[in-house]
Amino acid sequence: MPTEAPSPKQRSTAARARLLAAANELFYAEGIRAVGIDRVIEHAGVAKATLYSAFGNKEGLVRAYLEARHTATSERMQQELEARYRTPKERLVGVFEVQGLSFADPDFRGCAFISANADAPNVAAVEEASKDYRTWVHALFFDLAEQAGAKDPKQLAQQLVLLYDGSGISAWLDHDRSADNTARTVAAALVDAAIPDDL
Amino acid sequence: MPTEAPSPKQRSTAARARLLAAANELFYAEGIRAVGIDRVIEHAGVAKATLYSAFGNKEGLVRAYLEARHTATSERMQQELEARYRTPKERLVGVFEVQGLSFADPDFRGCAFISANADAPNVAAVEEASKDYRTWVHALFFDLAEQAGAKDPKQLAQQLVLLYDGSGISAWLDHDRSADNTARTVAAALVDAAIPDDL
DNA sequence: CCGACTCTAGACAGACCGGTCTGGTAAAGT
DNA sequence: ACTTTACCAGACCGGTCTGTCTAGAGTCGG
Repeated sequence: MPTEAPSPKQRSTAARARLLAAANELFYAEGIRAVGIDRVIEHAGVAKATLYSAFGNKEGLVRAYLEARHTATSERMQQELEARYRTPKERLVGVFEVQGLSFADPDFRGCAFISANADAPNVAAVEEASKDYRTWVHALFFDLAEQAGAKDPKQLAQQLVLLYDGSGISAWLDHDRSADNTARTVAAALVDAAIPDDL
Repeated sequence: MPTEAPSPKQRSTAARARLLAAANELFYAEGIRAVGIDRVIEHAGVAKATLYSAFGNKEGLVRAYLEARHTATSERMQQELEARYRTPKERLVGVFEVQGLSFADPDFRGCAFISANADAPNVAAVEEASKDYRTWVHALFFDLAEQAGAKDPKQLAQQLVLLYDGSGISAWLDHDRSADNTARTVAAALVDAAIPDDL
């Protein structure tokens, strides 16, 4: 029994969205290899053929899952940064506070792209989506560092990326809820040291 | 054709060692779930029954694989630190240089424990071995920080763990060979700031 | 009212998985 | 010389995986 009326003229969008939501929940919680197609379609309340007509094969679903996660993450980061902080310098440190929001989610299970690379290596969809995601992470810090007038924005960005990844690992594997705090403290010191405050 | 004479009175040690070596290569390179038992025994040149009599089941092999990796990593770290540096303060930063040695290995594929947690979650052997490994990582930094006379050794250790993990992630996912360098630079600054140099 | 379309439900095929079991070989211990 | 032990080779079992295919139900435009 599907939820509500399936609504007409939606073509594949409705089923596609539910499949994507199911894939997101299951893949993120249990891993890509560990979750079979049958689990996904059952959780989505959708027929198998619908999945294959919408995504081609499992790899297509994995690609869509990772791309959706990428856009959701980057959009949320951008919105939260704009809403919470004003200057690039503040936002550079604020990234870690926004990151910490996801740590508080009881369903947090670490970075989806790190996990995907570990449990489905040598899969084109994973490699490509991860490459895009990593590019975004670096650009996020680099652009802010540049806007903030850092002396060496590339170096500062690399340093902050280390903290960003490390914070996610500690929050995940060590169940350390204060990992974002630790990262933020160090980040603030690095930012202060790298940016000449002329105000 | 086995290598050399199988040698007598070795009981299960010879076959066990080859199984462990094969598991190490295959599991680390391709992931635990991705590698089947058949691949392992073929690579080790060993019969299936031998594997099951030596390790009980696949999970037993995984546990042994992770434990072996843990001891190899920690022993190498200890030896290199003792050989290269003298003071706890130097060793605190030197950890990142030793870590960088593994990044240079062409077979480097990131931290085995991070990968194992991603591709075989909810598996007791993985969870327990990872817990031990993470405890070791924290203790490594904490003990050195304490010996070096850090004002807040726990805090310093947590900060350095972030850099350690982050460095491994960047070296792996970004193929950034200078990740250890970046981490070392930041670590040196943190160590200098946290340890009152009274010499 | 009717074909075109989209969906569901589920059988099915082929591959691969972990794990067990049988049979044969060769050396060690007594 | 006989038994025991350790190992190899591989058939085999039940289960699960991805992906295809068939059959039917509901909905749309014309």
